[in-house]
Amino acid sequence: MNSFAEKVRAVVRKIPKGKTMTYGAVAKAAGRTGAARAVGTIMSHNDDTTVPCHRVVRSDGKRSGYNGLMGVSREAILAKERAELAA
DNA sequence: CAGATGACGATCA
DNA sequence: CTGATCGCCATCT
Repeated sequence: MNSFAEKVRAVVRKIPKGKTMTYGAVAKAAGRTGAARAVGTIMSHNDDTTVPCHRVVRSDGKRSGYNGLMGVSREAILAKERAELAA
């Protein structure tokens, strides 16, 4: 729990359900503003499956991973969580 | 240490 | 608005 990656994972794990964070925001929360790229690289390795990478999106809100990775589209997951909140 | 890589971000054409 | 390029940062070889 020393590497930047560990911090990033912790932050992403704290993302509230139905919400989404940009890589820049996660990097900032991790203590390294502007390190969106580094965050993406770390996420790509995805060492922790407990980290909801699908809640992490770009500034554009496109691409993020988990895109059909486990048979479910990222949008489907977010939509499901949002519906859960609305319910 | 230096070079290469990558789920990004912003700016330029 | 879309596509392409440069820049930023962390990790790996």
